[in-house]
Amino acid sequence: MEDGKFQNGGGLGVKVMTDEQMEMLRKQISVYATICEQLVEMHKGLSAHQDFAGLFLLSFKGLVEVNLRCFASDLGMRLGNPYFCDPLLSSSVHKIGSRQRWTPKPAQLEILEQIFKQCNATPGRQKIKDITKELAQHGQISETNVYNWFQNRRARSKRKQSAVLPNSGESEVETEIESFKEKKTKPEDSQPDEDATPVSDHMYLHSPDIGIDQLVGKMESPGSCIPYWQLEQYDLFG
Amino acid sequence: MEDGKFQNGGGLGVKVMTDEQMEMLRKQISVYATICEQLVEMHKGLSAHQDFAGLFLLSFKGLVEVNLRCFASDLGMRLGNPYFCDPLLSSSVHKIGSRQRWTPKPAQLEILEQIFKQCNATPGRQKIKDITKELAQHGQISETNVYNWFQNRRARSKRKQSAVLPNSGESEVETEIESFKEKKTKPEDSQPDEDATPVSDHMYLHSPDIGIDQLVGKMESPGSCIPYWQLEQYDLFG
DNA sequence: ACTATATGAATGAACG
DNA sequence: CGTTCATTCATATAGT
Repeated sequence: MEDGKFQNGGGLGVKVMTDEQMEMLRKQISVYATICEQLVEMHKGLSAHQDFAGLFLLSFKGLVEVNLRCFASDLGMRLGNPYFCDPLLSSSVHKIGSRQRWTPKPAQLEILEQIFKQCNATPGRQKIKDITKELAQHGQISETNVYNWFQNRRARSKRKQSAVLPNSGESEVETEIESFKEKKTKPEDSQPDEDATPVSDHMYLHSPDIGIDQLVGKMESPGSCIPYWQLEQYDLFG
Repeated sequence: MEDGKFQNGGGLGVKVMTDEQMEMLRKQISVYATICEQLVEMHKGLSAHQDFAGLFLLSFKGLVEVNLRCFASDLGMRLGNPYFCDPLLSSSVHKIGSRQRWTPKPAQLEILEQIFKQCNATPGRQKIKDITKELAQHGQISETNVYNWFQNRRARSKRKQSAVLPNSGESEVETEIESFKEKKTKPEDSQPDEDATPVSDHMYLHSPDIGIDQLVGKMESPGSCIPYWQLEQYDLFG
């Protein structure tokens, strides 16, 4: 059975957003993050006193309402940098002490990203210490973690960057493509580029490291519009 | 610098988004809306009956959603984006943009397997490029796909083998566990113990939309998603 | 329909 | 630093 594939009719798939709109989105996400967090906290608290459930519930509903309205009406806001924290992760029931790999908390990630933006270079050792300290307030973390994170981040960025650039003057390897095989004008696997019409819908997000800011950052690159999902992590020609 | 990160500081403040990026934002928002919704419902169930498992999954459309839709529509109009109209209710649009995961075509798989046999190691960058080009004739594919494929292939092979080696008897599920228990991992990598609190524990079911348990699991850590600078105004518990 | 398995993708850590 | 490994997540498909 085919999905029908809904060939993206007119939309070539590019939208333009102003800063305000961007901010709005970011804010909204931030608001949601906050709400969710507190709902969870509430949930915890309720474990003991369920009597208050109803009350809190009502309060929350109001809160949500207010928040949404708020953000909806006041668009232009400075809003620091509410990074989106990926809502997914931690799958099955795991034993408490069975964690061996550091998993950055959303808050930590947010901070890290921010720092990374400021200074694309690897922070100095002292800086690392500093950052570590900062992040330690949001969860367990070590300097090694921070260091690794920056290293990885940097390497990845580079890869992605050099991978998307390919566009012109690259014909030597094209020799085979030109043979006009059944290039399947209708790519069923979809995936590669933005022409894949991604108007999906359901909610599943992934990748804790992709945030709005990152998107924006990427998007601001001169005519890059990097799809993220498929940034070649494997560099091509140097 | 090449990143072109002109944060809207002094830039003109116009971004271009691809459909994918747009979609991603929508997803993020939807995710949060869903989370809130389900959390709220969960609390309802908790206060009423302890047996809440699975009741709230597909739940209704709470005011969170209503508000969100309102916002989304608004945004969509501002953006002139026809898609952007209803990130939630459209839970049936599942099929449109399923550019989820690359699925190797049989022909591609065959080639990949063949190459893999020749060289058990991960091919070099150039090699990857070459392979990608080759496979591209059988369907859409990217270098990342190829790279991942080899990586996964290799890892999988290794794991399989090491799992069989210990003839000690695999009746225990420990076969895999032991493979990673003795590592040079830093002793410092420990997860905060706060997540030890089993919040959503019981209700472990798969939601067609999103696993609330997963979400909660991720968020339950203290101070995770909330940008502290904005937290105040949303703080309900003081 | 729900669950279980296979596997593509993401990422922290290690290696050279 | 750049590359590779190991582990985990998420999704697509198969099996009951």
